[in-house]
Amino acid sequence: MPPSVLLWIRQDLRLADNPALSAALERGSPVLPVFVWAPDDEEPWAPGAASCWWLHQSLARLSADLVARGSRLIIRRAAAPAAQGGSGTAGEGPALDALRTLLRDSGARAVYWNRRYEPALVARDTKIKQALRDSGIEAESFNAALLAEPRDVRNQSGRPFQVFTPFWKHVRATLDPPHPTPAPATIAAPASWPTSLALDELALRPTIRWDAGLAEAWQPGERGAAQNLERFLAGPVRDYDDARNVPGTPGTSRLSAHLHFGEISPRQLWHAAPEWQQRQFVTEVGWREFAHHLLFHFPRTTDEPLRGEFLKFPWLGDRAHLAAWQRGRTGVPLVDAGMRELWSTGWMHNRVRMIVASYLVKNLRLPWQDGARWFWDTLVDADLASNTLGWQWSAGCGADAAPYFRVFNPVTQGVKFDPEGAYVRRWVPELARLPAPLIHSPWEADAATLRGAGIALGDSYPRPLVDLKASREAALAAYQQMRGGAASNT
DNA sequence: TTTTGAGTTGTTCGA
DNA sequence: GTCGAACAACTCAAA
Repeated sequence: MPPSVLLWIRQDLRLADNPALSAALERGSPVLPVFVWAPDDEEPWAPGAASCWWLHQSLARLSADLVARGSRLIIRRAAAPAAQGGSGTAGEGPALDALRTLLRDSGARAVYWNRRYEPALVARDTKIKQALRDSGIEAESFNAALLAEPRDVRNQSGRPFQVFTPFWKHVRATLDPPHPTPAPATIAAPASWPTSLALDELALRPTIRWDAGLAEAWQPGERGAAQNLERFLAGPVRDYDDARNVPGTPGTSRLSAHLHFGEISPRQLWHAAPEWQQRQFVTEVGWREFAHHLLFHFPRTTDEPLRGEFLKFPWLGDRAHLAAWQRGRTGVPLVDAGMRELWSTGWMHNRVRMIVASYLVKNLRLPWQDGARWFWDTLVDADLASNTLGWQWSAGCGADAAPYFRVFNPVTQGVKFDPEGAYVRRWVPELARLPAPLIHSPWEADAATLRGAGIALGDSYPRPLVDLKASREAALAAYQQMRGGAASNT
């Protein structure tokens, strides 16, 4: 039997349209699928608690899908990084060490994987590929996650795009994504299997069982992804342009986490629906591409504003305000509803994400990095590229950013997109008996109305942390101050 | 080469 | 009540 090829599975948890798997099968060698848990390699952006929950579920599904095809999923854990200044032989890095051990144990002579684009992993994987090749191992990487490779997309002056519309126009014009391949019926197994950890040994699930809401809301894995796409194409996609803006209704695709973990690919989406149906939806896929493009070309933007003048922005630092925002206790119903939906389900409707982000960075004037970090820990679809783009956009310091004067008014937005208050009633039940439209601004209700709805402001539901009008004006003034400071420097 | 127009997601104010 | 203007600064691509 010829030597096996290691299929290094990372964030490509699917069997259909998987280029590394297809290439391994075409070789005609046995395939040895392996997942190496190496969160330290992703610091300071190692997967958060909600992501780990999803990963556990998805790995379990993938493992079962592999077994059904005569294969298996081998699970390994990379050793923690060596203590600083420690003695002994310096490893080449925990992930590479784990791969080398497997190569030795299995006699495999090749490693195939699908690429990731986070800065820390690009650096790591480049080193691993070189090191493997230097020792005579065939090492090949493939594109499974994006329609276009970030390194290939440049404007006419050879620089990366910083505006979405020209970026997407360029990508679309040069795009001809191959049709996705179906999942293979069988996967050739090696003569013997190396040892594997049990999935539970990775300890990805929470020790305190806060994950009931997640389990109720989601079905991680390739099949769950396909079912969500099917549901979306059967209805919501038809009215996507308008319905996607209404929180609390299933008008969006809910595919973000499936995409993040590679349970479904943008190529599959591209080819899934007739052109006339999918125009706006595919533009959203384009934003995902743009986010990866920006992260690849501007790797520091996970922590620093793309537009340097924002380093001078006068943020405030009220930790009590941050905590109230995180827990959905700001006193602004739509904001609190969104933050509670996030805490409960690991997901938040996209329009509400914009609203809670605007509230944090403009009304509370807390640094966008604080919001990005909270989303990172709590979202099941936490994606470094999309999260970074979204927060920088909201703060006005990123590419194609919202103009500084664009401050969402959560009351106006609520009246517009949640006119009956259904979304707020669902996630902030203590307000459920307030009539619309007062449900979006309970502080404007008179005493009798509040009493009738069983609400004691400041007790059963908080008074607003800040005055919306005054904090908006203070934010605009802060931007003026930042601009003024910039001008005086030149 | 230089100029010009356009660019995801909003709010407020005054006519 | 409706409507248009104002609210920056900068990138990119087409003319």
